[in-house]
Formats: sequence, C-alpha cells, structure tokens
Amino acid sequence: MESLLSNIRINISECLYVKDPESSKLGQRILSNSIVLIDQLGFEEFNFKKLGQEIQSNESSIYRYFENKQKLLQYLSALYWGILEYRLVVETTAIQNPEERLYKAVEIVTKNPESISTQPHINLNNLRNIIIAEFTKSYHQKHVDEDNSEGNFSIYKRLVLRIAEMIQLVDSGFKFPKSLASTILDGSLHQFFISAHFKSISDTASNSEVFDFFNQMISRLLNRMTNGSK
Amino acid sequence: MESLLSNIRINISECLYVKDPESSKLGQRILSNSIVLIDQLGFEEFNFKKLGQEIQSNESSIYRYFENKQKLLQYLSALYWGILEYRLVVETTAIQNPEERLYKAVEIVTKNPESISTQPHINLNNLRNIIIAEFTKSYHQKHVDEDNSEGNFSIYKRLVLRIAEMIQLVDSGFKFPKSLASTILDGSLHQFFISAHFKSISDTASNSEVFDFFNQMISRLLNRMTNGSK
DNA sequence: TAATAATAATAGTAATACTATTAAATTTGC
DNA sequence: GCAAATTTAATAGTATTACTATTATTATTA
Repeated sequence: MESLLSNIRINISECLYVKDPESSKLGQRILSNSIVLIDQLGFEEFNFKKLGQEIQSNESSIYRYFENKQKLLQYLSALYWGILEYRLVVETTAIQNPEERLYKAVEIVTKNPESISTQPHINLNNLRNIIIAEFTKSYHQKHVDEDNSEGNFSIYKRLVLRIAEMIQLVDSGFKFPKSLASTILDGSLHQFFISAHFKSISDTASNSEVFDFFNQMISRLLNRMTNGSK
Repeated sequence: MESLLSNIRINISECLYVKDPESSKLGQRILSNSIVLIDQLGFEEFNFKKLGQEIQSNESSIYRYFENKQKLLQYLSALYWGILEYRLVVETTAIQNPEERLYKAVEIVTKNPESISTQPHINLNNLRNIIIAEFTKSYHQKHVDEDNSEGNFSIYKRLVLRIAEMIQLVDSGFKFPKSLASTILDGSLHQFFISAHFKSISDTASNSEVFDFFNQMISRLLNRMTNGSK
C-alpha cells in the first residue's frame, strides 16, 4: 500500500534545470549529493567538478542537468520552499480559526522541518542548513530580475503570499501583511544564522525560541478578531 | 572654521585592510571608485583588475591595500554601519524620553542616510545600494567565525546592541531585544531589496513606508513605560 | 642628495566555470 | 534480439579570475 505522501512531487519551474533531475538515477544522485556537499563546503567552495568526483560521475554530465551552480542553488531553494508550502497547506487548511491557523503556519516555517518521506534521497537537515547559509545568494545577484521573470522564485513568493493572506484573515486592518510575512520567513533564517555565528547579538539560542519570538511578534502586532487559543 | 563633523573618522578594524586606505590619495581613490563600481557591476562581476583600470592604476597596487575583494566588502560595510552608528549616537543621546529615542533610532536606520560631510569621497547613495544588495555576502561564507573573531563585524554588532539597549529602556520586560534590533536592521535591508525586485510580495513601495512598518512593529510589540509622543 | 618607501608594469600560476568532441554504455522501439 | 536513439563518460581545451613575485619607476623624507 502506498501512502498518499509518497506520490507527491514538488513542481519546480522548468527554467531551473536543463534536464529534470528527478527523471533519472544520475539526476537524483546529483540532487542528494549536491545537498550534502554544498552544506559541507559552502556554496563558494562547491563546484561541479567536486560534485562529479563525489557521485563517481563526470563534471560534464552534471551540466546536462543544470546550467550552472547558481541555477542548482535556485532549484534546491525552490525544492525547500515547496516542501514547506506543502506542509503549510496540508497542516493548516483544516484549521478553522484564523489565529490558530496563523500560529500553526509560523510554527511550520520557523521550526525544524520534519522529513516528509516523499523524497527519500533529499536530506532535509542538510537542505535546511543550505537555505539558512546560502538562500540569500540565490537572489542577491545582478540577474535577479531576469531570473524572477522566469519564475525561479515563484514558490517562495507564493509561500509569502499564503502567509500574508492568513495574516489578513486575522487582522484585515493590518497595513503590512506581505512585509510581515516576508519578515517572518527571512527573519527566521537570519535568526538561525545569528544564533549560530553572532551569539552576542542573539536572544534565541534554540529553535523554539525563534518560534517564540515570531509568534509573539504576530500576536502583539495584529488586532485579533476573536480571543483565540494560545 | 572647521565644522565638528569634518574631523570625525570611522575607526575600522585593522584586520580589514593591509594598508589603511584613508592614509593616501590612492587609497581614497580605491574606496570611492570601488563603491561606485561595485554598485554598478554587482559584487560578483567586480574585481580588482576592473577597479585598477577605473582608477588608472594597477591591480597589484590595490592588493597593497586590501587582501581581497571580500575584505574590501567587509571594510565598506563597516564604514556604512560606522556612519549609521555615528548618526545614531549624535542624534539620539540628547533625547531623554526612551520611546522618542527609539523612534528616532528606527528612523535613522530605516530611512535614507543623509550624507554627512566627513568623507566627501564616499558616495553614501552608492554605498547604501551596496549594503542592500551585498552586505549579506560579507558574512554568509565559510570563514564567518574566523572573520568574526578578528572583529570584522564589530561595528555592525555594536549598532545592534545599541538599539537593543534602547528597546530594553522602553520595555525592560521584553524578552527579545537583540533579536528585534537585528530584525529591524536586517529586515529593513530586506524590505528595500524586495520592494525593488519582488514587488508582488511587498507592501512598502517607498522608503518611508519601510519606516512605518518597523515603527509600528516596535510600538505594538513593546509595552511602553509611559504614553510617549508620536 | 641619498635612502626609503610607495606605486606601476609585467609576467606568471593555479583554479574555476565552463564548452566541444568523441567514445562508450544504456535504453527503447519494433 | 537488434538497430537506432539517447544518455553518460572521458578527454581536452579556453577564457577568466584571483591572486603572487619581481623589478623598475617615481615620490617622499631625513
């Protein structure tokens, strides 16, 4: 019996790859090993030659899947946000109370993602590390606008909009739902980075404290419609 | 008559340069032109060869001032945060009311910096663009911890702590003053980037709206001691 | 004016981020 | 089960980058 989850696939913009890496064994090895290797080496030190050695394959073969390592990073980012979006939808749509729903959403995006078994070759822990350390580099570059118009960041933006919508359902008068949503997403990554590397300016030693911070932020920032739970 | 301001110099960690660029004409040309050139080309496309051509000098001469372009970016970042810190101190210390003081602080860090005349060879507009687009790259790399222990980010961190202190003076019971301070600094840069490139997820079209967002954030997040101004 | 320091010019190196070509292996259609 | 088509591997090569080293030239200062 197959579980529902194992049939799910994150739909990623075709602009992000030359050949769909999920369509072959080699492609899947490229994905799973690049995630480990980028986490290990950092994005700057990572390259396709090293990845080729790692998967006992050739540099040039990897270029048949990804145009360059920048696109690979954008692909991996889309994958991560896609997994988060999936969890967000599955775990929040049944919740009727807008506040409770938003609470759950903030929990999902700020706490550690539990592995979903859809893609067993994807190590979510490594992937999350990559997002914290490298996601910013996927769009902080001169070609952002071009990449953006190709849809390379659409999953991320859709996730922001979903959360913004939830915010507005809690407080329709709040003037900055999108700004707040993107502040939560980006800000939580930033807090994780800071608590790992700049401890002197961090209040959030643990994962759950990052959640506490942003949860407190939304609950104090928004005028609730009801006196909801938590 | 010399103004007070023109005697001020931002004190930048010696680890960030080989030879102090403020100590010679060539060094100053390196600074002023690198700021323009990095803004123009983006950090990835920028290199010392191109900068050398720009200032009618030689690549190898630039290496006598900066170890590499990464360090130059960290230097420029320190310079920017130093200028902001200077303004923050000058413009807030006289303010007695903690809320008013914090309000002013948020204004300074989220609104456009007016040029201070201390360093006429520094184009603050270009520098600010660089910070918005590239600051994240100055610390998102494998050597963060090493660079951090050398003090390369100390001005930035000190600025966060100053704001955190102001937050605590407004609400001593608030649990996350440092997280909030760094969220304001990092978050405002993020909002500027987003409103320039990802308009669909932005509520803040103008500079002043970014200020409004973060100002509302602190005023709703903190339990005020008094019913202060604004 | 001699000594010292700063700068410019030139050359060179190892690594990177690719591209092109061809050969070998694998898959697929009939 | 074989031919055709596709995919992958191996090799080689290129332009650029991020430097380093060396020496010559110029400017500064004692």
